[in-house]
Amino acid sequence: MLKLSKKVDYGLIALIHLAQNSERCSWSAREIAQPYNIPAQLMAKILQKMARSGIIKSHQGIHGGYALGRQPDLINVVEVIESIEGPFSITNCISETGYCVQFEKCTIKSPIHLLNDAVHLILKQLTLAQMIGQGMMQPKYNSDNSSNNLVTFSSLPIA
Amino acid sequence: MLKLSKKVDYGLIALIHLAQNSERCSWSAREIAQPYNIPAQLMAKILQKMARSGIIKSHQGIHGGYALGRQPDLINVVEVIESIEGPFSITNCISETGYCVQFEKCTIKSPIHLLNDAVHLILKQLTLAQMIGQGMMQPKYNSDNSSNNLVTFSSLPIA
DNA sequence: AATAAATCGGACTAATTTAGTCCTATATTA
DNA sequence: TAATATAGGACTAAATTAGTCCGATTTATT
Repeated sequence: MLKLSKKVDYGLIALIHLAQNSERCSWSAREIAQPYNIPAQLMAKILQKMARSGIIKSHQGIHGGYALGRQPDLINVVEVIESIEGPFSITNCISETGYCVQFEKCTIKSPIHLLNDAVHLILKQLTLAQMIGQGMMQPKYNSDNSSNNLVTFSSLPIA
Repeated sequence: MLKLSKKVDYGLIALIHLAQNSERCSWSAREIAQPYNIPAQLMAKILQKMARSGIIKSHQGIHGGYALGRQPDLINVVEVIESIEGPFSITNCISETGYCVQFEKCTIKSPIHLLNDAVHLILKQLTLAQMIGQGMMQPKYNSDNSSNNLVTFSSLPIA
């Protein structure tokens, strides 16, 4: 149910590592993975994908490794997800090439699209810079008093 | 990646069906499932779960079936998800009883919590009434011009 | 009272997705 | 030329999701 995959978690951890340790301009997959108990080969795969999309840059060879490809404020979470897992969508029927048996009579297409766009926007607006800036702060969101909150579903522009 | 499960899709379709056909106060699982090509037994399971949480009410027996348990504006998407799949969370380390190898050194706990709360809020603010109201309208969200948009990640209150 | 059609709910299997490994090739530097 | 990286495809294992089966109970109708 709407879970972030471990690969994306690992990708974000790697990016934060690179951002917070930018004095060294080359970190190997193994070096990034080790302190967080992440399998090194899996981390390597994830880094390769992020490198292909330009989020990070790689160099090969004996002292090769990875560094950020852009400023932390120019890297957002949607990009990270999409570089690792392909096009973002909250449901299969939005970006899917495949066939959905419910499609013709489906009554939730429109609301699901709205949800998709709302979640997409939130992910797009969260940058690596913000994630670092937050550090270890705990969010204190009072879910029983949502009327005071600026983020509302209905504020999403609907045609 | 952050996908809504088919069960939740089916649950939402069922709720919209009940809301839009409330002149009849009892629809069986089979009757609800059939027009949307959803397996009837699976739909039955989903309806049972929503009934247990009070979103819909059931009555047994030969002319038994289901009806909404509340007004459509008092039913939101988080409730539906949670009734079908248990406590909502965008990641395993938030509500998990299990163990996460990264936990101690994890650098993304705080940002992920924020994301979790933001998505939770969006889902909570989308009601069945809104989903019906939208009908078949297409959302036209311009993702290249997000600065004009009221929904911002940074507007989420952080302690 | 018997029957038919429904919910209830646990146990199970099948299918799909996610996580992780293995192996070979290539690049780079000492 | 040897050591240590990335690149990337193929594969296996694990976990989750989707769907089925079955026996029990409830209730309206005949």
